[in-house]
Amino acid sequence: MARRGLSEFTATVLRIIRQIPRGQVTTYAAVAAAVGRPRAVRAVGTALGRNPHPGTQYPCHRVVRSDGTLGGYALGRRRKIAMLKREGVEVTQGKVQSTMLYQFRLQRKSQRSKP
DNA sequence: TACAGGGCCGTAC
DNA sequence: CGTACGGCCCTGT
Repeated sequence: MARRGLSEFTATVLRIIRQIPRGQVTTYAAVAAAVGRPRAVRAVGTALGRNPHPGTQYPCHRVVRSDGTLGGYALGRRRKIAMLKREGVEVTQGKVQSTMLYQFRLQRKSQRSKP
């Protein structure tokens, strides 16, 4: 356990999302990959849901779905949208722009090109 | 130990 | 462009 009774997986997830810069977002899949469990995307959602301090220390609101839709949030989706916009992340039609996606440095060289 | 549920993903149609 | 499925993983009863 790296942090207060949380499993290592959860602790790692929280540690990972902490490095997402303000004004940018990433995906559940990207976080899962960064943790080393590329197939554990659902578990990532569960881990974020166990976030002890949403919005401050752990910016779980900066994690969205692969298709750009926001996904869920412990404090409500509406709240998530507000926080993202306040950080400068453009949210239109309930989606974020693909150009705002943050890529973890520990990931492979493969880049996601815009469609 | 077993099971249900969840902030999901990628593929099919 | 939208809905439907199956799969994969962790947590809390």
